[in-house]
Amino acid sequence: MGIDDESDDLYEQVERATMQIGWLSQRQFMQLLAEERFDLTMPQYYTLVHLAHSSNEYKMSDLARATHQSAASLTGVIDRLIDKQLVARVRPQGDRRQVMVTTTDRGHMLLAEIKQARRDEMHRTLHRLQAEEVDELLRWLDKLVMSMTVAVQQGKD
Amino acid sequence: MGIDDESDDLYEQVERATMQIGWLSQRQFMQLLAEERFDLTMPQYYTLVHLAHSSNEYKMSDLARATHQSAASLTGVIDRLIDKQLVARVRPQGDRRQVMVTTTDRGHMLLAEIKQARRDEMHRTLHRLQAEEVDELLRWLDKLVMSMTVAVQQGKD
DNA sequence: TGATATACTCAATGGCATTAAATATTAATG
DNA sequence: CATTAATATTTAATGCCATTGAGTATATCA
Repeated sequence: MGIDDESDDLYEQVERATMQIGWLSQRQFMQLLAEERFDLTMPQYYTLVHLAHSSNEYKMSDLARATHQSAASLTGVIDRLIDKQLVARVRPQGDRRQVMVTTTDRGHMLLAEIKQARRDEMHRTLHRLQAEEVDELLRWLDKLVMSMTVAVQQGKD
Repeated sequence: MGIDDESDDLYEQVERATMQIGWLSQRQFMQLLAEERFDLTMPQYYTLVHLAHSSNEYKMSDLARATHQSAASLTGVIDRLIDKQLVARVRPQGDRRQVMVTTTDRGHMLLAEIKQARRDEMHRTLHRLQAEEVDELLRWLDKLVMSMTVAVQQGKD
């Protein structure tokens, strides 16, 4: 399956870099989210963001798929977000097996605060790069994200 | 603290991309590590890699710092790695408060297998990109990793 | 109606995070 | 030298979340 040694080495380096980005960004962001004014975990935040970015309601199963969590895990995450009054559960009149979830105003407001804090942090992180460099970096990251999204989906067979 | 709206937007996009990379790569890699032949968690793997890459022994406190874990967490991680006979604890004759850890042969062998599996996976992930593109991607990722490493360290004040 | 599929929750177990307290060893002070 | 303080690590308690399998409710199909 390997192409050649030189190329293998390249892929291995990409692998190591993505893992470090994953690890470091998780740690860095967890530090921020754990602050008293936010008090969120990564899964809670990631779930909340997905929910808020979809204009309206979200089915539990769809949300689980979108955030790459199991439905069972998601139930607990949503429970805790409801305790914090950041989201709300709704029973639709159609298929009554389903459970829909929406973001509350409080949820939207908290997300806005986090976004600002995170933006400031990212400024500090990248302050050595020129704006054009950041732009270029972003293009490559998007490429990687797209490739990874496809791969993760395929890996679920 | 924001420079201007356009630039803010750019940073926000980088932030979102890095988070997705972090999230997706964690999920993707966790799937792999959870396979029966490997049976590791992310912290266990990350710890084992750091240990193996340092030629010899590692002090608990240094290892905790290098892997961005608390010393208390690391104790548990190391316990489980020892159960699996992938690392070993050593008491040095010098300062007897310290505990040193080393990778066993089994640990090195398992890492090699994981590396190969991960490399194959990364090939599948990036198979749509040209080798030159991968090379360019890597350069940008490294830039990001370096910036993030500095930021995480500074954030610990 | 009865069997099956679905959407979700619950319960049990394990790993890891944080915090505070406990233990052991070494270093520093009078 | 005895005390006290500092250092290195572990332990204990609590909470979150992952996985698995079972349980509940509703919908669908034969």
